[in-house]
Amino acid sequence: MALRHAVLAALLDEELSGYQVTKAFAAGVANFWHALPQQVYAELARLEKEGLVAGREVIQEGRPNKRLFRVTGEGLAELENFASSAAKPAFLREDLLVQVQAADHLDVDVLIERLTERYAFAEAKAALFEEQLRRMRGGLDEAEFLLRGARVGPYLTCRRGRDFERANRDWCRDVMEVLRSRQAAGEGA
Amino acid sequence: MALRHAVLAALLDEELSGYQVTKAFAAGVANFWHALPQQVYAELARLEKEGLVAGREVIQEGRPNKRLFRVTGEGLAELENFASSAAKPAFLREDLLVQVQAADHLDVDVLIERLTERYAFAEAKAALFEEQLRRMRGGLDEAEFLLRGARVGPYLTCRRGRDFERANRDWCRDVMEVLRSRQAAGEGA
DNA sequence: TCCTCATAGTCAAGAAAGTGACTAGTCAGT
DNA sequence: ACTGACTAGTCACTTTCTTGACTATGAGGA
Repeated sequence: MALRHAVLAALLDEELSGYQVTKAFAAGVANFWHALPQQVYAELARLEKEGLVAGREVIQEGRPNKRLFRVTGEGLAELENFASSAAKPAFLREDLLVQVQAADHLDVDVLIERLTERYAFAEAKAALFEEQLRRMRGGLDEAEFLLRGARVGPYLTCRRGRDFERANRDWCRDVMEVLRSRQAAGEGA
Repeated sequence: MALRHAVLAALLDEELSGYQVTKAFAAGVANFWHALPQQVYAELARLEKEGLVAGREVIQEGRPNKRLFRVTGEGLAELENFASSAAKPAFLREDLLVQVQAADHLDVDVLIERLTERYAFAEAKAALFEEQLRRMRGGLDEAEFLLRGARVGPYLTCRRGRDFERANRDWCRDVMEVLRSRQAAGEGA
């Protein structure tokens, strides 16, 4: 039941179309949650039916009409309720971790390929988040923004996303180094 | 289809009972994947049916009999195949991130409660991983172990788990500090 | 002119993950 | 004698997530 709250949280600061919400949750951009368009639209429909968000039709010219959603009072109450109950901590759940877990039984070169891919992905995503953070800060330096800027929530979650990808990148680097050193040591023996 | 590979990876180094595997995947201990006992037993049954693991009954006295599982040649081939195809990167998916995303619209004190809980959890889990790492290293120092120790795979994934929880802890600390500072600044105004 | 991309969605089906309850025996405390 | 924890597992059900395809329209480039 967290996607529903994630959608509510995404709509808090501005009225968005379903399409815009799907963009916010799209792979590669999601800073605090991830979901596919189908899930987002389904969740929006449920939320509207329950009165937690309200949608209004906007007729457009030159492109398809859209529906803009905003959070209702009930929606905000639901979020407050969600925040007041304990959050369940997430675990790391990466394919690559499974592959590295088996490292001692697998081909090192194959693993290094995987690690290189993940490294590049992490680097790119971290850069993307960094760019987003810069935009959110506007002119202010970080300390100033954190103290007085509007909307620190999204900023703080985005920072977590950036740091997560940086940690992934660094881990990939370290693992590759370890695997290469062992390979070299093994060949020497 | 990653749990199946996680189970295979867990069984690579030693023959384990289903129960032991469930322990390895239990909440709070999982270093590279997480799953509930029901999932693990179901997966083991499937893997055995497909010949990727082989189980043997062990009769015990004083406690229930158990079945020990080991990975077959086919199982290892399946893992190799898994490692040779691209791993899909995971996203952060934490309830607490959703709550912080909405921080600007929620009660700060309530959020700080959540962050304090998560902080403590992260700290405890990081310590647990640290302890596990110490045990895996045995007498060796880390550089030595990474170069020449047996089974670096599990060590490296455990390190990722530890660093992940440390990052969670640090993030919680930073977020709390930001929220408190803003609260103080707001009261002053 | 065709092709692709972006906007703005929807439907159906399946795989994966999570929840709750339940069996059954042993051992250590209170 | 009773309680709770540990070993060792199983059944049934639900929610959540993922995959793949499909409908439209308009703008820009090769």
